[in-house]
Amino acid sequence: MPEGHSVRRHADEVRRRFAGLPVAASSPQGRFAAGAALLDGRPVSSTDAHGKHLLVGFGERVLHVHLGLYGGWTFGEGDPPEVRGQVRLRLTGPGPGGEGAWADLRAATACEVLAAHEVAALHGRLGADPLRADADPDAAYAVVSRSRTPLGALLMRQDVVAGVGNVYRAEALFRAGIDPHRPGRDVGASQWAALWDDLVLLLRAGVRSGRIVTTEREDRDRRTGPARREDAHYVYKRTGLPCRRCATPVVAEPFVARTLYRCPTCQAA
DNA sequence: GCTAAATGTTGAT
DNA sequence: TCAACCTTTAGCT
Repeated sequence: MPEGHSVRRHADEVRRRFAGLPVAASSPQGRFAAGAALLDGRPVSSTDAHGKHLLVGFGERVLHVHLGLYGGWTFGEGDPPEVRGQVRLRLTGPGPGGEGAWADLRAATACEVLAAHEVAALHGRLGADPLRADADPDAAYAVVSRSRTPLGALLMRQDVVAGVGNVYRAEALFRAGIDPHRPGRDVGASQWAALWDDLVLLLRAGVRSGRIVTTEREDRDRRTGPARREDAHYVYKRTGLPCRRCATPVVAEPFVARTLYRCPTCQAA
């Protein structure tokens, strides 16, 4: 259940456990048996994340994983646990300290081995990733500023902005005070720049904490430590609850096959 | 304990 | 526009 921040964390987890060391790859479930055989015994040479796509290099062969809605990784040290459920891919290795390391992948939408030109094609069809140094927010704005499509839909398009999902969309638009229905062409350049900067800030915070927390500290309880779970968002999954800024009930509506959350006052047209 | 929904995308209709 | 993917969790009873 990832947006871009968790995929970056997965890349970091894989690198930390397996980089430079020979890895045993298998598919206990069987569905990725042929792919796992191609990787088995090779060392991990690189890890990368672009939007919600994870890329793990095994020499010239690259493992590509997209988790979809309910795929997930489980990582651990020592001996791997007994397989339960559908494990598409299991990686095991000596671990950085020789204590053993393992990773299980379940329920992914995409789990495949790519060649270099296919990796290049993947990068080519993905848009600006707020977590990547090579991101080009101007290219994203070139699309946005020419489009009649609502900004709330454009932000979900991975070929425009890569890594943003339903939570970051709702929260970033609330923080910007923008109605998700506003056409892209009606978003000003400075407004886009501010929105982009905020996405960079929010996703980086998500990489650090492993959670999506978008509320400002002063909006949360004055206790120390992380935000309580129910304090983490301004509008996402807060249907009917009072807006944290103006107390207007948060509304939810179906939008581009997802649920869109917003405050009708703070994000007025 | 059961059901519905979920941080997503693809491919069929 | 909708089903499929196939797991976890929130919210009921």
